[in-house]
Amino acid sequence: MADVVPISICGATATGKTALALMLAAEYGGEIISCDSMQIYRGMDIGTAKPTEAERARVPHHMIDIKEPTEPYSVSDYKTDAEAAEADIVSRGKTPIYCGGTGLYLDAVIYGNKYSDGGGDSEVRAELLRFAEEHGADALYGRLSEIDPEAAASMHKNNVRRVARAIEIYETTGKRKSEWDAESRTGGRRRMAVIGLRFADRGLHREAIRRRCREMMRGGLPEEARRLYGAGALSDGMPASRAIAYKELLPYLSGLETEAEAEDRLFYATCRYAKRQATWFYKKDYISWLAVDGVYLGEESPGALFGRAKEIIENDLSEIKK
RNA sequence: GCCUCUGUAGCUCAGUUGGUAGAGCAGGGGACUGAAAAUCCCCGUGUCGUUGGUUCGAUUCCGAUCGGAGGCA
Repeated sequence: MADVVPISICGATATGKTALALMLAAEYGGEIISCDSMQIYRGMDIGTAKPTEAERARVPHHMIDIKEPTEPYSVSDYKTDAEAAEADIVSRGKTPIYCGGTGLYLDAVIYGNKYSDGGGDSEVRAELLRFAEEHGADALYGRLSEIDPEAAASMHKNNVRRVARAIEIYETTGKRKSEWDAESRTGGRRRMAVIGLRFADRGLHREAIRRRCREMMRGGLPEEARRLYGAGALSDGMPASRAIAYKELLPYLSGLETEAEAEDRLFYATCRYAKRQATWFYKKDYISWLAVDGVYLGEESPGALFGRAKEIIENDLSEIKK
């Protein structure tokens, strides 16, 4: 395992990560590890833009379809499972290629071991959330301020979820979140060649998203949503109910909106998501960026982009070896 | 033809007992270490349809006019 350095393709939605990852897999004899919090779930295919059957037959994929849409899953699960998949790939002499847009998951793989031993107790967390509902976000925040002022200062008091988690960490491990954080960062990051795909022109990116939404709507997304809805997978609180694609279609499925309105809703939600992804990724110093505008416009061939990606990877690899 | 309602931010609308206006959505920016496609924070000047009048002052009152919706004929 010592000499294998994993590759990673990340970036916002609809930038062409899947296509590039497939080409790289062919070039380097790699297998793909999906880095996507929603492709984990079975039955959510069109809405999460999963690689097709054909693509998956061509290159082995991991971390796709491993859970039912009703099962909870989290970063720490991901880190554990992805690392197992990675070890398996390496043991067979192949190169692991991470591919996906869930930045937190990628971070978990790249950085230390915080996630696997940082404590986690959903009961405790639920209790804290109940407390917040009863006494207000300020009261919960007040509790954190006493336990861990440093962590409290780093988050907004209205972000109940994060405030609760910080308290949970202390209650379950006896150590403060701020301490955990400091430790997890001192370990440094692991060796990996990371490429980020992005549109230089925001307007073009929106166009690409628009096109994808239309394709999804025509490609059977409404039926898929109806199926999941019928199976109870989209009820409140279900992990899968958070995905962008299905909840946006609910008004349409119940006859309150037109198909065009549903598509718009999907489009806007996806654009906002893409923005959040961009904000997250853009400040990561481990990413080498590649603009995909040319490929989208047909001015650059996918092969040419692939060439640029390869160059970056070779460069990264040789630098990592030093 | 007459009557009523309506015209305010890109969209849907609120509001000002007369002192030039604010929500939601859309949009922009940001945060993010066990729900992350989640969660959270910050950002609102727009000829208040046009045009006259009353007034110290009108988007707000009155008249006319143009556009939209409905009702009676």
